[in-house]
Amino acid sequence: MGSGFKYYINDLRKKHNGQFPSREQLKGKLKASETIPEAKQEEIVMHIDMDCFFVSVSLKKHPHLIGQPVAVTHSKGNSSLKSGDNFNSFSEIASCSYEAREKGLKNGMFVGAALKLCPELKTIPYDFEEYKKTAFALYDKISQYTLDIEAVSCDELYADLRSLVNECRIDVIELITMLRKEIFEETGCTCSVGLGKNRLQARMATKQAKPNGQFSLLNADVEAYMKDIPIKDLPGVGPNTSHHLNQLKLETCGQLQNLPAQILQQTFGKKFGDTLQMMSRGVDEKKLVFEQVRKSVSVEVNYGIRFNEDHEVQTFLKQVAEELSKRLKEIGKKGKLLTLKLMVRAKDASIETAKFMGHGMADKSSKSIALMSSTDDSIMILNNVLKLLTSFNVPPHELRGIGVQMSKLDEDKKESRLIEMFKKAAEKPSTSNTSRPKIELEKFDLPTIKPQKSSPLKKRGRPSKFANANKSSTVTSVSDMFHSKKNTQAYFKRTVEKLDPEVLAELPPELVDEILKEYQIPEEGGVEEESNGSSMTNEVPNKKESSEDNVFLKEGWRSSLHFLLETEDEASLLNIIQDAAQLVRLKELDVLYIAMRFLHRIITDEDKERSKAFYNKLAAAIQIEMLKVFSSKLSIPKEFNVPGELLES
DNA sequence: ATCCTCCCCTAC
DNA sequence: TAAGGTAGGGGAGGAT
Repeated sequence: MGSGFKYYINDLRKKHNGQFPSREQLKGKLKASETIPEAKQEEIVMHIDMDCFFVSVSLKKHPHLIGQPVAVTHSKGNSSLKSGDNFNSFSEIASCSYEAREKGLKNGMFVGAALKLCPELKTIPYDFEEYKKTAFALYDKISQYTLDIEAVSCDELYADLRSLVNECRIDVIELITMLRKEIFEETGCTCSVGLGKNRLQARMATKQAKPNGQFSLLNADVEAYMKDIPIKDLPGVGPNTSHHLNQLKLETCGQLQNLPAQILQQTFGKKFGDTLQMMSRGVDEKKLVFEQVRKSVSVEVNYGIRFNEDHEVQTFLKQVAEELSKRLKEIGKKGKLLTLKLMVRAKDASIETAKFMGHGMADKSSKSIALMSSTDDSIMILNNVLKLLTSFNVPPHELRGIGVQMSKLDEDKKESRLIEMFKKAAEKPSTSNTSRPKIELEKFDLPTIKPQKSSPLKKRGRPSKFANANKSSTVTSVSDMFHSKKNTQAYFKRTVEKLDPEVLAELPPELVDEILKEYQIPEEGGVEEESNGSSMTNEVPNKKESSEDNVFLKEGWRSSLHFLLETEDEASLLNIIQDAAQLVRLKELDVLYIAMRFLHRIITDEDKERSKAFYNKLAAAIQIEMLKVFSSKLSIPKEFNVPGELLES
């Protein structure tokens, strides 16, 4: 939801016509600025933070609880709706009222612990719909006056008031007083507002203002103000940094202000060391970001992960891959770097976790793989995730958390790595099949997956260091987290079914099926006959796959191809397609590239519908083979698309 | 010298 | 029962 508002602001800015009608009303309503006779060039940063947002929103529906210690949590223990208390609850407090904070309660605390501090605490449930409505009311209100907004989350934002204040010539304190009043009227919730010359100052001012107040550091001696601020109150300083600072006997910003830079750099690194010192002086060079660019998308589940068998993990990953694919498509992005993150039960952690179904003590690790071209395709994601999973060699029952992340999103429309390779290969003068340089593709080979028979995870992996671990620890599966009851094999068929039309020639699904039948591609795409386990390597294809007769690999292949095309004989055309598919299996992608470029040229020169149809069919067959071999499709440059009907027969 | 991968830290 | 997920910044050390 938080990131949603960043893109909401992007949208508003894009659609905006440059006019803010609401600004007109301000000019008469607020007293003119006394301190700003001329336009100021410095940033005027405002930071708005709603006061204990979740609680405030819920209190609108539970007004009788106003003024009492209240917390929003999953737990129903001591609920205002249901009687009965639970001092052992491990449910976490998402947000608590200021009355509760006075008793020492904090966000993130367990309900059990909170009840010991404050037995009269009332808990209320989440209300996500209402959070959303309220947050939109907040953003829409601010947007009336300015779109120089950096959204932080659903209840927090920065805005640069420079243009607003300069245009209207209004007093900025009057302005924020009015804004707070209007926000309360629109949302029914109070907020706190801070002002400063940069985002850090604005943020520190808000801290001072809370709750339901406002504070400005615009005209303050900021360095002096910062002197007494505890370093741990600086944004970006968490538990770990605080611990290191304690060991250095450093507590307040004043102590940092004139410290030799090396001391902080030694402990925290050059960049963060410098940042700490600058912050201690109230300096923050980072400008507000009004146009956000998403850098990654991920799906992580670190709760309720309990598996016994490999196929359960695979099924789960399939659902995670589909969810990730869905999210990528929602934002219209594709990604090229796929990361699998695992949480594995720590060696000495008990099987039963303290928190029900929690991950307990766990080791985190991650591995990533660079895809050949950016994708949002769930099958491609799944195949590569399974490949990564295999390389971890973790037995299913030790898993406690699973996450899949896609990054390197749609990098400024650069051509895919594969196309780059193609072009490179095509530039090489020699095309003879003996001296041609090989493209390195070893790391992209797709594991053969046979869920029906035995687990690829077990079969392909080296002996696991967990081999002797207890196998009877499973409590339950979480597959219904994503509400799917499909069996494990489903996705193998979809490798074929899902071969999407967009890739090349807008292929209708029936045609894909037709191609499959016609060219004897097995229904379970990607599942090869595995004679003795050796097919997982990049071995040279067997006798049946002999490349001796491959038309593309012979001297004079250009004229041969031309001849075969001229005949328009079904068998000849079929032969071309089969040989092209073989090139994919042989990983002779550079040859394939040159050949396709050649075919494309002569076919567009000829301008025959039948030839175009053939070209499209050939391209489709190549993509199917690509999916099987590399679990990745070729991105074909636009200029290689051939418009036209598909071959009927 | 720069990029890449894996990881940690932090905000919310 | 009780229930964190999502994203960005940056460092260490190896790879290019």
